[in-house]
Amino acid sequence: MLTSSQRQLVRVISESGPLSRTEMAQLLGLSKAAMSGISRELIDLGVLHETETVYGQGRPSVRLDLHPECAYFVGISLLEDPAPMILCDLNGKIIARQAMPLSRDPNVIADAITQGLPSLFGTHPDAREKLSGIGVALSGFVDETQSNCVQSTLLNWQDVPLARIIRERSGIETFIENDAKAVAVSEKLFGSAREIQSFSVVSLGDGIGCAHFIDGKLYRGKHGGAGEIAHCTIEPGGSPCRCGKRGCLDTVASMKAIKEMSRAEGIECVSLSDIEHEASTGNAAAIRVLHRAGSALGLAIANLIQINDPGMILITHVEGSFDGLFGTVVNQAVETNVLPRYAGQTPIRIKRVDGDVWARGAASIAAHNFLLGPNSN
Amino acid sequence: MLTSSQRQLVRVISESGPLSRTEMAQLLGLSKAAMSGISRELIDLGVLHETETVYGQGRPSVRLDLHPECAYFVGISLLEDPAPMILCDLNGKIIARQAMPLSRDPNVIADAITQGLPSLFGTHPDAREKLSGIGVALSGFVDETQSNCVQSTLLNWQDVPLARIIRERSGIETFIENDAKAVAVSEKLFGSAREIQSFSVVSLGDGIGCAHFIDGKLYRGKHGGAGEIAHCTIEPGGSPCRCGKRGCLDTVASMKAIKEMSRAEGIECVSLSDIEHEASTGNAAAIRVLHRAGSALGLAIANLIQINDPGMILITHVEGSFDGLFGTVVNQAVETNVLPRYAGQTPIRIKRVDGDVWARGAASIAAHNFLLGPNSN
DNA sequence: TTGATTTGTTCATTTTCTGAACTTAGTGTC
DNA sequence: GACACTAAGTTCAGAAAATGAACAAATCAA
Repeated sequence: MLTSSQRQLVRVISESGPLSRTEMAQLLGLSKAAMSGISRELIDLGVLHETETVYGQGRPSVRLDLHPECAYFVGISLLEDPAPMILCDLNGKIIARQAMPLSRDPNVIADAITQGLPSLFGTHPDAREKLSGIGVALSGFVDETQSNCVQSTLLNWQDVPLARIIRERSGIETFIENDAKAVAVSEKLFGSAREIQSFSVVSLGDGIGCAHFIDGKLYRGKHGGAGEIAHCTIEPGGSPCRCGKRGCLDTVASMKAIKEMSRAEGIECVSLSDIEHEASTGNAAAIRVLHRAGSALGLAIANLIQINDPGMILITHVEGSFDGLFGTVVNQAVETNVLPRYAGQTPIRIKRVDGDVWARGAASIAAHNFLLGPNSN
Repeated sequence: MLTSSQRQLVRVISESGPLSRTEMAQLLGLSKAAMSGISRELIDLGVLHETETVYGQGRPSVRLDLHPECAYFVGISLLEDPAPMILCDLNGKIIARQAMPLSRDPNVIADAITQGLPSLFGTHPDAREKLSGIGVALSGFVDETQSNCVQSTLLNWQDVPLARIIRERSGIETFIENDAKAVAVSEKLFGSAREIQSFSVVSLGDGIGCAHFIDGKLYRGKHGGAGEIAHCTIEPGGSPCRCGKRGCLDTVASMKAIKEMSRAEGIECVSLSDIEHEASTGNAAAIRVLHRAGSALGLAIANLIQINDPGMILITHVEGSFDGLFGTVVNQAVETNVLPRYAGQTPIRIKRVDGDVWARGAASIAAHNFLLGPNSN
């Protein structure tokens, strides 16, 4: 375990990239003397290492960076079947990948993970020794200890202490997290939100997920429900949603909803690209569907911006591209529904992610706990 | 200035009320020995004092509480003309009250404040010596140093360093804050949100204001715009708003909008009560107006709950009551637009406030800086 | 080569917190 | 009413963490 000051140092490097000891001292408000000691400890622990030397006037400064191979993490996504299981380093680089059968029985999951570990480490014996934690991403509500799944509709769970079970079986520190929140953490740790203190991630897939970082910390909300944007009412009195109410964003803008609406309109489609293609050839129904979905998502994001004024919105999507009609409509809808003074002030980044998002997100939860400690201290 | 540990201690007492040294030690994770020292320092400084003795098994514990008369604060609201100016203690109790002419010239404001101070202290010479800060609440955007007004439409300001100007004229530590954010701070410090870490305040008046506390800290947003719920689009394509877009919450649910809509419907009204009265006698137009306004506000609050999952929503209102149709519709709209799983999970408190809200909010900004330091460390 | 400049280290000192023993002020029991 | 028992709060020596100032190191500029 790292001390509180070691953690602070690790945090600034994780946010800002390689820094010299003097720069870190200024950023943390500590003396150069303190910095000297703390960084030596971390170098001895193998967490930091010296990288490039920067020449200027006076003695050149030596930048310190996290040592990517100082710790390894396993990430598992319970959102797909078979469940992906990856091994990655402190940079989020995936070293090995395999899959395990998905189950709804936490004991079976714990066993599958434990049994899967040896082959995952197959060609990386050193990673085995430096394994510092397992992270699991799932669809549902997770408590603030990142140990218990309070409720998951998909897995049909209610108060399942999954992390504890896996920890007991495998003997390895384990944390679980909600899928969208895990993606937000991985973007903060490994991705494009490193230096941003407050941002929201909107993840577009079969469903719509969302999570917020606020002042450098993942914000869970009182009941772990911060970011449940999918069930914001966007079309009052609209189509019924599986949640029980009507007009939720999820019923109009999720990939599942877009495809269903398209099929209802008689459009043959398997993916978003199909519908985009139809729209580009002038199919009025396809255009209508994409307009409806895009406006809804754009309005929801605009509301999010108005309410939270984040430093960035990161939209991650698995399917298709954002260059088509859908993306254009989303952007337009955001602009027209945001206070004109703010229009264009909030960067909206689009990121196409691969099938590893959830597993990488899961691994980032373990990495986050290793680097910054539990409860994001 | 207090040390960091003294601040931590002051914070838990401010949040939890009187505590014994042992309780504080547990809450802060410090040793009893450390607690003993820190609390003695604060008692010597006059910030804390011993209150009641609690008998149980063993030696009775002595609860420590903030000493209300250890510091005094001046709060000024620039939202009304004449501008109220109050003097209050650490409990938010108003000791003296007066008014000063409102101006758009920051220098004139600073002079008016400086000249107004002596008479404000008239009968309270001791408060004069213990004056620890001035707070100013205004409508507009304030930067995170609580010194500069980045922009205010009402005052027609752009980058006005009001706090610095007042500080120079008066020689007293001064901070400024956005009106809604000031109210949120006063509720956290003096009001009904003391022990709640994450909550949002929705202040209903001529306009609609909103501010969030997240994990115990005021959240300003990247551009200071967190909480600009008034310009969330609630009725897409609805009436034009003075902000330039259409269908903003402000165009339907602010007191100003409600009254305007009512008058357009031919209802004679000066206050919300008049319209409520009309509605209660069966006036269909009045019912329609209140329904429209209430549904809009309820939907906006439901979106806020979905997005942020706060531990409480506090609705403050100056006019009328929430017992009538308007309040009922708001509550209904919140319930029907929130994920059914969450319905009723987020307490919604209604608080009728008097004309001192803004000035008291302003004073709380000064008190917050005295107790917890700048940047809410 | 010399001086200027800035990074990073060393070390004695100060500050802050801890652990353990101790004092204090009650309750409960016989 | 004496005595044990309990828990709060204090004291104090010592550990831990950070500081300030002096210094060593590494480069550039002249």
